[in-house]
Amino acid sequence: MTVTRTTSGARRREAILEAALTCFLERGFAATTIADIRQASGATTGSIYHFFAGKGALAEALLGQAVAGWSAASGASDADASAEEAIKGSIRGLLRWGLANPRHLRFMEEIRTRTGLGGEFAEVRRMLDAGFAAAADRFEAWARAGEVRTLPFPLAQSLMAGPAYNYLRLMAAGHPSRPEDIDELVEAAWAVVKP
Amino acid sequence: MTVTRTTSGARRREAILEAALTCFLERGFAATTIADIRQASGATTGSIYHFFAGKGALAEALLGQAVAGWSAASGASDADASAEEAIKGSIRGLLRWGLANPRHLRFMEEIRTRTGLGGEFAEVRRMLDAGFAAAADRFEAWARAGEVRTLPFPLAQSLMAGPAYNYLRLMAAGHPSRPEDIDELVEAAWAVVKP
Amino acid sequence: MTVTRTTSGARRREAILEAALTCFLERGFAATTIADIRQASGATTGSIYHFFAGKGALAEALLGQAVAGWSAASGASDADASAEEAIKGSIRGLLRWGLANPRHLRFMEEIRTRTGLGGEFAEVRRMLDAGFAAAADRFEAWARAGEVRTLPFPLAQSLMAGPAYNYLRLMAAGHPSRPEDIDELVEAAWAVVKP
Amino acid sequence: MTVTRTTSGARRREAILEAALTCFLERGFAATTIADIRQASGATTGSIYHFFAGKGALAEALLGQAVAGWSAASGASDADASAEEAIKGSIRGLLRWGLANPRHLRFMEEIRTRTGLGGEFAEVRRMLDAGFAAAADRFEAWARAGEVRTLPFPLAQSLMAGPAYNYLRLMAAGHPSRPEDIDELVEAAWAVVKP
DNA sequence: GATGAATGAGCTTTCATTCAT
DNA sequence: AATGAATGAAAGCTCATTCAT
Repeated sequence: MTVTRTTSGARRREAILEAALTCFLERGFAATTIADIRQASGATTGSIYHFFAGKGALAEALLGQAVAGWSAASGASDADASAEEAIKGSIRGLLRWGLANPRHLRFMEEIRTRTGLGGEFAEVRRMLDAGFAAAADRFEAWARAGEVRTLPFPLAQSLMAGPAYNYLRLMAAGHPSRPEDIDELVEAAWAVVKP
Repeated sequence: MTVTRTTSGARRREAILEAALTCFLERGFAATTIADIRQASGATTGSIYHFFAGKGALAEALLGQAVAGWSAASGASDADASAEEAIKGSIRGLLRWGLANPRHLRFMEEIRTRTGLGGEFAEVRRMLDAGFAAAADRFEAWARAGEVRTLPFPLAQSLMAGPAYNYLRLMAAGHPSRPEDIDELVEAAWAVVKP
Repeated sequence: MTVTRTTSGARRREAILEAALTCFLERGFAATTIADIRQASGATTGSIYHFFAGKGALAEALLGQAVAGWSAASGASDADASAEEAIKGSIRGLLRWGLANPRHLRFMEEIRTRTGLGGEFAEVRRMLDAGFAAAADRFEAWARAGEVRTLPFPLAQSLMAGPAYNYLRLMAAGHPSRPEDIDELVEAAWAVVKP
Repeated sequence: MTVTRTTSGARRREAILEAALTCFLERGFAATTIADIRQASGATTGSIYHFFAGKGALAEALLGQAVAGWSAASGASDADASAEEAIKGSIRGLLRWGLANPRHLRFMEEIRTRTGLGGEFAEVRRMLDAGFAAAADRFEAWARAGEVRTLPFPLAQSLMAGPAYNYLRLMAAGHPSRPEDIDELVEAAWAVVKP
């Protein structure tokens, strides 16, 4: 019984993570079995468990990448940026990252919806909720300063980011994307809340 | 062995369906066990199987209700309605139905995203895809007639319905809703595609 | 696929417990597999788990029976009994119970030795330790009253009960027992500590 | 890749053996994993397998030490010694060795009880059984010669050695030992079988 | 209608062992 | 001598489903 070792440890780890993401998206997290990941990655069962503590740990590793990328892309803007700059930048960042990482995004959304506040991925849920709350605070400050329309944040967030999320879902499902679409979505996001 | 009969058959059936929906939303379809539904509904295992052929049949019953309501609400409009009337009516219908049935909506969205074209709920997927295609045809006809801006339908659909879907997700997660929000979303949906 | 139901629920439960005890004694608790118990009991895997939460729960059920019998047999005596009556009664009780339930006794001893204070069966360990401590208190009171020799309790307990435990181990291993042996062991237990 | 060599091969071997014994006593042989031994010893998996063929070989090495010490201590006496000298010597030897090597003793007892005649350590079991049989023969010869009471050997052995084994178990569990205890146990062992 | 004991395939996970480095 | 990634058989356990009562 010869051991074939065609990949280094790090590559093997990446291959497992990639395969896990593919399976999670195809079948959903709960419906994915370790055997699925084994087949998709080419690794053996033991090898998967050598690198990851279990199915949950695989999801967490993927979520770590996803949440980091998503937060950086959608949340980052200078503290002294105008409302227009900040909003446009955030939607553009979200779309760019989402189009570049459609699978991570979709996985993050699956986990987000499935995660009660006390479940397995409560940590992720808490991070995302904190991001939402921070965005709400910022928006309300802009509203008081007259930089944006006065709207309840859930409505405002829906108007601004809803199209982008919907668009990214469609792209991830295989619909064709055009570069100009991004500009359209960014402009629409600002148009809908500008005073 | 005394048989306690506190509820009629039909009520028991409804209670099971209700409990199943709650569980599916909390844990996801795949992660929900019959035991979960048993506990949540108060019915016994045998009782559940008396009314439904299995876990899949429970989901199908819920989806039947959901798809019917959603289709009726978001698709219905007179064949000779103007683009503006049709679009506003469809978004308003979607929001009304979605606010009245937030849990069915969320469940339908879960199944939609999780369902590859060859899976267990392929039928549902096919129906929803057909609805999307029909809407795309209608939109393109309007665009040719100059009633709406010329936009690729995925983008247009995102701009029109994305906010509504996002808003419904937030409401289902517990954020507070205001009646005026509906008008705001309806107007925004038309504003973004009017010529 | 016909379901054969030759035994009532309670009988099936007992059969599983019996089979588990046999396996635990033959192979040791840790080395016994559910498959072993399945084969020995004739029950299916699912049936075992229908009645018991797991391998640990099987052990606990057996230990419950064992500890109860052993405590009752070796600890019971009137509060106003003399030292001689109490000691002889306790050794006789231990031997009678142990000869009638040699397998429960051996299993209890296995778990006792394997159980650190923080492990899976810590509860059992605590109960047995409490019994030992109570016996020590009683013995010291007798010693102060001049009813028994003044000896450190570990030594006294070894002198009194050591032969009985050793004897029970040999009997459980298949050596032949004689009724008179009990009297011999009881007399010896008293002789070795009487003033 | 630097190789740290803080211990010589022999020392490393001893450390592994020590760690294995600790683990075997804490968790039992079957429940101890190589990973446990790896952590407890500080050696790597590969290192353990460099010195020992496997888990069974570790147990055999420990048993070899134990059986040798125990046999020498409890069995040795001149062929022409009197019954009193032989019995007292054997109990004293057992206690001395057992107090000096409490962990080896306990491990030997575990393996002894756990070992069916056809299992992994059948060899050990056979050696110990042979020792028991030889002692029985010797005792019966003394009985015929009137040097000891006429008792079935299982009873006699229990009366003589039971207290010592019980005492050693208590000492191994942490109870305090006194030098005089040995004399007490030795005298009691003889008193109970002397004619 | 209603019950819950029984089933067994299939799941996640563990772990003794091997071997290229 | 030493390392630790890799293996895969086998373990404990779950759960959709059936069916005698």
